[in-house]
Amino acid sequence: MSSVVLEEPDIRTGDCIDVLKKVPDGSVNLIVTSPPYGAQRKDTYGGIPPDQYVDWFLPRAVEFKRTLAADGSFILNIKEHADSGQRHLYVHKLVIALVEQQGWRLVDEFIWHKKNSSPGKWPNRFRDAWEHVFHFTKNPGFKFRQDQVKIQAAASTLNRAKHLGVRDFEMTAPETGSGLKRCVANCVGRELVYPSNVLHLSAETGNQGHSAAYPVALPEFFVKLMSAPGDLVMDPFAGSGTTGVVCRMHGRRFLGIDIHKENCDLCRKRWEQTPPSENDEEAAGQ
Amino acid sequence: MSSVVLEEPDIRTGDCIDVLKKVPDGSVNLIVTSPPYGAQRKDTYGGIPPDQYVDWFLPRAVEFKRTLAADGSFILNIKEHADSGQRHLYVHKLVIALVEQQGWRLVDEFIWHKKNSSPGKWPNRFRDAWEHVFHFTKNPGFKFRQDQVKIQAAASTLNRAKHLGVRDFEMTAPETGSGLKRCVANCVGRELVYPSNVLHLSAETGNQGHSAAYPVALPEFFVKLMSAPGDLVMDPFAGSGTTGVVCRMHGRRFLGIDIHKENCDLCRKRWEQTPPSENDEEAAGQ
DNA sequence: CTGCACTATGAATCGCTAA
DNA sequence: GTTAGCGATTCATAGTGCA
Repeated sequence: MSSVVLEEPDIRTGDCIDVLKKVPDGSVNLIVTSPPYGAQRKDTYGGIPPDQYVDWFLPRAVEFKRTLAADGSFILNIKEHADSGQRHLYVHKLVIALVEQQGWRLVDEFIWHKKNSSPGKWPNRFRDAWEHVFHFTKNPGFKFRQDQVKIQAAASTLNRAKHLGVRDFEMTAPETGSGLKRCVANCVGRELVYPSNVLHLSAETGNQGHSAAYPVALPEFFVKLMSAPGDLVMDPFAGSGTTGVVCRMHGRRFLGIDIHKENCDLCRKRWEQTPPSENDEEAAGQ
Repeated sequence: MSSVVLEEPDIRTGDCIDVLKKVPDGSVNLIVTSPPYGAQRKDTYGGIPPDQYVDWFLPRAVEFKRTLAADGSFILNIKEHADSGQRHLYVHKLVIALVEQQGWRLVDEFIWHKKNSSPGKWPNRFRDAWEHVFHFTKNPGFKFRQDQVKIQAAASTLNRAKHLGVRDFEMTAPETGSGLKRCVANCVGRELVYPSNVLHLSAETGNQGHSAAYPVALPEFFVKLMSAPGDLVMDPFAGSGTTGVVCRMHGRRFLGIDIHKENCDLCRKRWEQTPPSENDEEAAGQ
């Protein structure tokens, strides 16, 4: 029950390339972000044209790397869009540039499987139901607390838990909107297994006017996995502040940056509306 | 019930870059293949080093493009491996080169979610449970018969949804027949639904001694979707001949190429052991 | 037909040791 | 230092058979 004393969230308005200039080297423990995608969202972000995307992103990533702690991670959620029947290549090019030009280590690529992706039928493609989530680090060693993100096993595996009644499992069912189970204390000892690098999460609905749907469970997974209570988590494209919500839920400090004042206001509002973490859940996870 | 008269499979031993020289322009309707991955399989393929992978692949892709019909598709299943804590980049580089140097159109990227991925627990990553499946074409127009791959909600699926709790909606359930899986929740109340670009398949068991597990359901999906009965399907890295098996099952002609005579023998054997298509299933699919 | 028990197996990765 | 080779280790799931 060692409560972490939470400061107010640090929400700053501006382009992260400028704002981060004032952030000290190595002071950020984890970066989790979903940057503006290609040119689709012109109204919201100004629309970075696909052929300028890498050049736009790279100087910002320099600041990300500088401000990130030696054992920190950079989680990048992104998806190339289709245009004239083809997928753009800027995501592939960005990954290569981050590794080869900036020295990031590409540890792994997670797949976010969006279970309830928007319906629709096109003559030349199916519904797009996934997005990239790249895991970059600065060094071979980084925080990776696997026991914090165990999930419930599939039914076939649960045969081993036959002693337990079905109702027990229903009681530990995931919260609405979260495909990843909250590993609270009463789940421990049941059938919890390690996840793989494919994350099955529903895209969130009702995202408070922000244009990019970003379910709480996505940053939650990485915040729990790659940071500890009291750590500083940064989202340079904070949007509606979902990463910040997760930070408040789990006792992390939050630095959110967004170029639009309206988004920054929304970040603060959602932080206020989120109940802070009451106990040190990390101990229970062990 | 219009049976397609099937020729014997055309299995040729050699490097596809040489063998394809004798194949006429535009004579192949669909290419489905899983090339040798990075340097892992030295015994089987000679092990292409990651830093030479793109240069090794590109001249072969030239032949793929030349022999492919104008409305054909090229399906490429591949996965970069991890090495010293990092994922290699040759897959990203290959995709860019295929598009920008050779003029392929990258229509979409499917994700093959391997439900039974290889075991292991490491300090810095989770189990790898997915592979890329890239869809390339030569032109904007291509065969895309979506109704052939609609997914049925199995009766057992609906029953289970009734009997079990919320947790069951997190899982996927088997489709009757092809082995494609679907999220239960999306199936409730519907008989046939279109799939998304995330394919949930288990890796195959008992793959007859070949090193690469390539489940029948994977090429089957693309053969049904992107070719018609009587079409010629080509696999330039045929391996154990799983693509050929699918061709016999669905009344397609097959051109299989492999550098190892043992694999070619295996391809023929598996073709022989596969019951040919008896009826024109295409009509039923509508 | 359901439910349960048991078993087989999957394109792997890390880290150490030797050259 | 640097690389290459090899061994030890890892676990969720599907599938099958039987009560």
